[in-house]
Amino acid sequence: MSIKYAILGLLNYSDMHGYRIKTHIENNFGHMWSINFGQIYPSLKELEKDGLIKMREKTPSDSGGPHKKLYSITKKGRSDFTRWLTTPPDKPMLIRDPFLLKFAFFSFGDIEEAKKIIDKQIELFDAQLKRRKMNRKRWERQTVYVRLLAELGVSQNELYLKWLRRAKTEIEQTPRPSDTSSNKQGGK
Amino acid sequence: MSIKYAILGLLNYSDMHGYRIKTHIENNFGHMWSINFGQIYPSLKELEKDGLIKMREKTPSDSGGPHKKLYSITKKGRSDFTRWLTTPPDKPMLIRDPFLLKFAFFSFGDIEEAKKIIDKQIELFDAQLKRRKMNRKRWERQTVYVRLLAELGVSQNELYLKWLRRAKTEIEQTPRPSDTSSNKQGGK
DNA sequence: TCTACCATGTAATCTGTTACATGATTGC
DNA sequence: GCAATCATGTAACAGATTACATGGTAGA
Repeated sequence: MSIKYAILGLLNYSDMHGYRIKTHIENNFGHMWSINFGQIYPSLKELEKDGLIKMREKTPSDSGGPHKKLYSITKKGRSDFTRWLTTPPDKPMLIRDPFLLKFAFFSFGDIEEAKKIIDKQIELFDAQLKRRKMNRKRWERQTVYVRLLAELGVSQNELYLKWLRRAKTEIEQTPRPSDTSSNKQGGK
Repeated sequence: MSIKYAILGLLNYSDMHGYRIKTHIENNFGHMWSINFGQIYPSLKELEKDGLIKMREKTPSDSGGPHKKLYSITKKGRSDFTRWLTTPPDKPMLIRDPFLLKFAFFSFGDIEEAKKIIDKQIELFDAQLKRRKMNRKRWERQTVYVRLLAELGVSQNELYLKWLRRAKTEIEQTPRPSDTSSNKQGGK
């Protein structure tokens, strides 16, 4: 399970507690990885059970802050992480895009409706690109790897936007199958 | 659930049975979608139960071919599909790439090991690019949408490869943190 | 006081994958 | 006869999402 190694990798940087792990992943890998509390806390428990991490410190609720559990990576965890790091990835890249699936079937629908949906997608990715460009600056002084990752994110985003815009103009220029079918949408 | 609409969309083209649906998706959307029998057959049952498709014909094993169940979309299925088609996508794009996750942590590992893994990724995507370029030709005479989708696949693949090659040269030029730590890998 | 955010956790549900079981047909 | 492919299906498992429950702190 990849999430365990993502956690292990973060704990390799510094000790953290569950909540921080989530915000950290969201801030730094949000464009390629997401995670829920429903995964984090059980994962932390398992990692601890396997001896890969251990709870270093527990802030009890009566001593100031909220009750946190600070975890740190163990020697065993570090060696397991290194083993994982030097092993080629087990699973191929997975892309799941509900928009592109819909797009594939747009020939069955109305061109104007299709264009509206494409416009929404453009809006969405315009906003995302802005965020990614800001993040890229933040990461410039990080390791080469993190910086390169951020640059990939920006490039992919730009490519996608360019494609969306081209798609829109191309389907406008496509001769539609001359609305012969009196498509009564007998809804409801 | 998107898979149900993918099936509904294919049945909107023509009647099919479960096995064909899988091979069809593999051939046409393999680069952006995958599906298992473990999903198809239960999905078909549910779609039938909901009245969105119906079994048109069943070839019994004693009348020639193997026992097939030919499904076709119903009026209700068609209107539900149209409703889905004109609704903006509910979920955002999901990318899950074990390679990129590993990449993010390469600073903890050995550069030579990292380069080996990158090379493997390049090999993988070189092969994929060839396949995609062949498919693109096959799809030139399909609808604009399918053609555009194929072109996006090729462009994304090319961008990714370019990035991988650049990443390799950039990490080579990066001054490594002067191998002071006598990194004994106490394996076993 | 109330809201926003920090923090941990569980349960239910949904999705997806893998493995298994069965059996027919086609071509060698 | 045997292997490959066509064809349908189920069970077990893995992974991810959502909703819920609890309670603390900080600031308006």
